Amino acid sequence: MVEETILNKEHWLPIGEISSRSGVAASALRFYEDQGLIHSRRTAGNQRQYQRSTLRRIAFIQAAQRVGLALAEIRGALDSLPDDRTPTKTDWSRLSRTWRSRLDERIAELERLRDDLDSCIGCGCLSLQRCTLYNRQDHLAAQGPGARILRVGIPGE
Amino acid sequence: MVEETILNKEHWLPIGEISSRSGVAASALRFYEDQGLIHSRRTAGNQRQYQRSTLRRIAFIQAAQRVGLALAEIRGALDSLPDDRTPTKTDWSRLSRTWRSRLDERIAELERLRDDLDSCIGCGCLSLQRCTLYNRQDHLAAQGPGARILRVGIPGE
DNA sequence: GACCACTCTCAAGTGCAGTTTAGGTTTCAT
DNA sequence: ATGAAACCTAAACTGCACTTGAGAGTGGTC
Repeated sequence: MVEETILNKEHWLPIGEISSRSGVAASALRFYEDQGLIHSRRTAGNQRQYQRSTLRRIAFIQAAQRVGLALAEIRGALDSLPDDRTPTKTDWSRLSRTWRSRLDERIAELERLRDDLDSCIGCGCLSLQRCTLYNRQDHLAAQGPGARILRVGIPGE
Repeated sequence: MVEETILNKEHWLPIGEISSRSGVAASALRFYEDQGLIHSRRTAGNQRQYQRSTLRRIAFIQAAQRVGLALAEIRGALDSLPDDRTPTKTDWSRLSRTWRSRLDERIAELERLRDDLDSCIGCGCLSLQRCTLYNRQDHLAAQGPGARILRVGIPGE
C-alpha cells in the first residue's frame, strides 16, 4: 500500500522500466505496440511512456500466450478494454471470464488426448481403424501454413 | 481383421495415398521426411513409397504437435522407434508413456493458470504485487525468439 | 502410344513472433 | 556542459513449419 502510494506519483513509465518489470524485452514491447496490443503516449522528445496498467496488459498477453493464443486473438480480447481510462475490475473480470472458457477448452482437449493416449497404451495400438487418437486426424487437415501449435478449433482462422 | 488382411497385400503406399489417408499435405510429408520424422523407399522411377506403419507415425506427430512439441523434439521421440521393422506394441507403449508425462505437465500448467485466473476473477485484480498470474511472468523472460507457444519448461532448449 | 494424373527436385515464399543492427536523438547525473 | 545510459526508427534477419511454383519425369489407362 505504502509502496503503491509512493509509486503512483510517477504515473507514466518509460519502456526500460516496463521491460525490466515485466521481463519482456523492449523490442518486444515496441512490437506489441505496433501490433496494437499495448499503447503509449510520447514525451516531448518522442520517447514512449506507458501507463502503469500496461503491466497488467502485458501480464495478460503473456498468460494468454501460454494458453496458446495467437497475438491477433489476444489483441481482439484486449480491444474490449478501454484505452482511455485505466481498466476497472469489471473490465478485467469480464475479459478473464471469456478467456477462461478458452482455457477450459484447451485443457479439455489435452485431457481428451491424454485419455486417448491412455487407452492406446492399454491396447498398444495407435491402430488403424479403431484408435481414437489416430482417427482424430481429420480435424487437422486443411489448416493454413505456419506454426499452428494448439491453434485448433478456432473459428475464423 | 478381414480388411487388414486384404490391404496388407499392397504393403507400400505412394505419397498421395498417405496424404489423403492422413490428411497431411504431400508437401508436408516430404518436409517431414527431410526432417527425418518419417522414411520411405523409392520405386525404380524414384517415387516415394511408404510403409503402412508410417500412418501411425504421422498420427503420432500430429498428436504430439497438439501437445505443443516442436518437430525436433518429436523427431527425438520417434528416433527411438525401429526404422527397419514395424513398431511393436511395446515400442509404441514405451514412446507413449514418456510422452504422456509431457502431456501431464502441460495440463498441470494450464490448470495452474486457470486456478490463478479464477482467483484473479475473484479479486478482479491481475494486480501488481499480489497476483500469482501476474507474478509468474519471471518465468517467461530470457527465452529465445520465435513462436514459443506452450514451449515452457523444456530442458535443453 | 498418347494422355493425364501423379510424382519428383530445388528454390523461393509465407506467417508468426519476435531480435538484431545501424545510425541517430534524448535524458540525466555530475 | 558533457558524457554515459537510455531511447528512437527503419530495415533486415531468425527459427519454425510449412506452401507454392517451375520445370521435368513416371505410370496406369484407353
